[in-house]
Order: sequence, then structure tokens, then C-alpha cells
Amino acid sequence: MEEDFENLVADVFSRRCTSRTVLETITSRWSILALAALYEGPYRFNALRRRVDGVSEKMLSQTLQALERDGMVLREAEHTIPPRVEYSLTALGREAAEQLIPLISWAEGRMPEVMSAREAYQGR
Amino acid sequence: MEEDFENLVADVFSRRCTSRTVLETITSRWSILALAALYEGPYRFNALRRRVDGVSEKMLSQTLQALERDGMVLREAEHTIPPRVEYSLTALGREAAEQLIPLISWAEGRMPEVMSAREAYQGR
DNA sequence: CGGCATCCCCTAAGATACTG
DNA sequence: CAGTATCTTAGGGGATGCCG
Repeated sequence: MEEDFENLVADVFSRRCTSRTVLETITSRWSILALAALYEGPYRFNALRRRVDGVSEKMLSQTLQALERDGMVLREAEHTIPPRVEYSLTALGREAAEQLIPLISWAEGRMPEVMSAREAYQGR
Repeated sequence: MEEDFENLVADVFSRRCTSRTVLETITSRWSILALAALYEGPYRFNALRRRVDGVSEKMLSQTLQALERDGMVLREAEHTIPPRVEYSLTALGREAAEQLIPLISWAEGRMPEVMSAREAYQGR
């Protein structure tokens, strides 16, 4: 019952708290970008793959499955040939994206500071 | 020069844009927790290790080095025996933490929704 | 106390090929 | 088009031992 207690308290600093896995789902390398892209609107698989430049088929597939499992992404498939699958955000996913987008903007904006910090660190 | 151009434009969706590495530094598994912990105030190495429950020496060390390299964390060492090393946030690190903390709070708060989504996903 | 060095395991991730 | 399946490799991550 201690584990349940930890889950109720929801302290991310606690080793076994589930909130850590929630955080890991949405902050993994490709999840951040997928959520941010889908915040622009629904995407089909390959369109999303082009939007999230550099992601492999496999990783995008895995990422979307994890996001679907966690209730962030809705997957709608038409069983035609060729198939047509559309991905969109759920309400929960939209909330997640709204947490992530300021983070992305910040990272883009602070790129110069980080780069010069890296250069200074090199020359020590 | 195209690479420089991409860096100036700072588009995280672009494969080679440096902003992605900035994002990866601060959203890696232990960086999020280290930044959030240090936002509470400075910590010595082992105190931080206890605060960030579950992190190994090696990973905390690596994480702090990456954060120091990127100008997020300041490392102050007294060369005594035993040594005393204090870690604290820079202004840049404080900003990063301020982006992350709402994300953490959101993850903690939405834990129940995610858990029930996972259960529903299991039983399909 | 605050590490680094070393060894080792495992999975995250990329590349390639194939299919309904 | 939207994926799976398979193979391989880089690196995340833990355990242990040592040192100033």
C-alpha cells in the first residue's frame, strides 16, 4: 500500500511515483516534437514524419503508440487501400502540448546563450 | 552556411537546429529533476543525490556536467579534505527550471487520467 | 565527500527490408 | 500509405572499486 500512497501524493522526486513515467512519456526526444506538431492540427503519419524532421518510421510509430496509450493522442484509421490514418491530440494531449510549447520557445530563444556557454566550457 | 542559417532561425522542427540539443539537455530524465531540485536552493552533491531519489552517482555526475557545460548550473568546489562541492542554478538555469516546473506540476496533477488511460488501453 | 575509472547489461534508436 | 519485422549499434545506466 505504500506504493499506492506514493501515487496519491504524486511527488516526482520520489523514485517510484508514477508521475515520473508521465513526465518521461511527454518529454522523450520525439514526443515533445510530435505533441508540438499535432498542436498545429491533425496529421497523417507520413505528413507528421516530414514535419518532425529526422524521425524514423519506427521511432515515430513507437512514440505515437506511447502517446495513444497514455491518452494524449487519438488515432483514427480508415481501413482502405491505401490506408489513411489520422493522428490528433486529445484534450489531455492538448494540455500537455501547452506545457511543452513555452519550453520549446524558450530553448529556441536561449540557443545563443547556450552555444556560447558551450564554447566557453570547451576552452578551459 | 546553411547550418548557420538554421541555427539563426531556431526552428526546433528542423533536424539540425541546435535548439534541439538545448531541449535535450534540459529534458533528459535526470536533468528535469536536478533543475527542479536546484530551484529550491543550492545543494551539495550527495544531498542532491538524496533529493533526486533513484539517481546513481554516475548519472548525477554526468547530468550536472552537461548542465554546467550548457551554462545552467554553477559548480563551486572547495579543495579541502573531504571536498565540499556546491551546485546552484545560474540565471539561465533558473529560467530553464521555471519552464520545467509547470510541466512537472501538470504531470503530477494528471497522473490519474494517464493511469486510467493506460488501463483502458490494456484491455483492448 | 565527491567524484572518476572500469566493467557490463540492456534498451533506445537507426538502417534496411517487407507487407496489407 | 502506414506501418511491422529484423538486425545492429551507440549510449544510457547500474555496480563496484579506488582516490584525493
